[in-house]
Amino acid sequence: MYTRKIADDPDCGLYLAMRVLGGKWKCCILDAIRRGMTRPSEITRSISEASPRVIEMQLAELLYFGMIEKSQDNETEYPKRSEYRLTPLGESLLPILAQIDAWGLAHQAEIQERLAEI
Amino acid sequence: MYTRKIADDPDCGLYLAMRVLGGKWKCCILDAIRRGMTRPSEITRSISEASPRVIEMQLAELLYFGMIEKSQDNETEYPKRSEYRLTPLGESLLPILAQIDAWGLAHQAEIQERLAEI
DNA sequence: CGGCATACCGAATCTTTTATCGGTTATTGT
DNA sequence: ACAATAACCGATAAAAGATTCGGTATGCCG
Repeated sequence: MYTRKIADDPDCGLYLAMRVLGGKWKCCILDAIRRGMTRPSEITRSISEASPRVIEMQLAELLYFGMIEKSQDNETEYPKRSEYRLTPLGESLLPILAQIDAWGLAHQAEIQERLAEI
Repeated sequence: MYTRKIADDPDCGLYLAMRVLGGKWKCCILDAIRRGMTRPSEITRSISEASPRVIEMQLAELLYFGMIEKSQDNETEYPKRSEYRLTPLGESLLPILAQIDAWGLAHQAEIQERLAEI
């Protein structure tokens, strides 16, 4: 987990939400879990563009913020078979994620056109 | 405008939307414009925690992605009195932004508690 | 036994983003 | 005339974030 050196605390819901969701793959991870991928290896494979280490780190952050929960934390049992699931807090975000996703897809062409020129 | 060295193009609406919206203050800027602040100086003052330079840069990016439009681009006229307004594309995001904002505020206490411990 | 898989963590390195500072241009106020 | 304001831009410093690589622990399969 990264730690920031610069403080910031605006009472802006957008800002707060972005602090929780703002990571290269956090939304995609939540979406993968929603689609039924509970195990880390599954999630990692489903987002093959991302480096596995980032998935690990972002899973840890989502866990820290209470968006997901981890079962099978039994350290002595092998093979480790962790499973991540959405908490009520995480679930409460699903309708919004669905809308963001729909918006992104609806404007995919325009966005990618712009991204291509950067 | 920064240019990335690492390519990425997943057909994931969430990812695309985050590329457009993912910036420390982009959502807040859109919200400020929605609330009626059209001039750069107003926007900057309304988000006093942010550095003015970042607001400028993120305004430029929102403009680039067609989320906002700029009037008074007359370079020879002084004092410059630019005004930024939401485009239809930007407006189409407002309902979603409102929901994200509401979510962030609804969970403000939990989120800030976590942020404080980082 | 050797190699593979799972689930992690730590650290070095590199990229991306944000912050800081100074400069430009021209009008308005004192 | 001088300071202030507005709306920028460019360069550089600093911070945040992502990637890469290697290591841990253990069980399974041939």
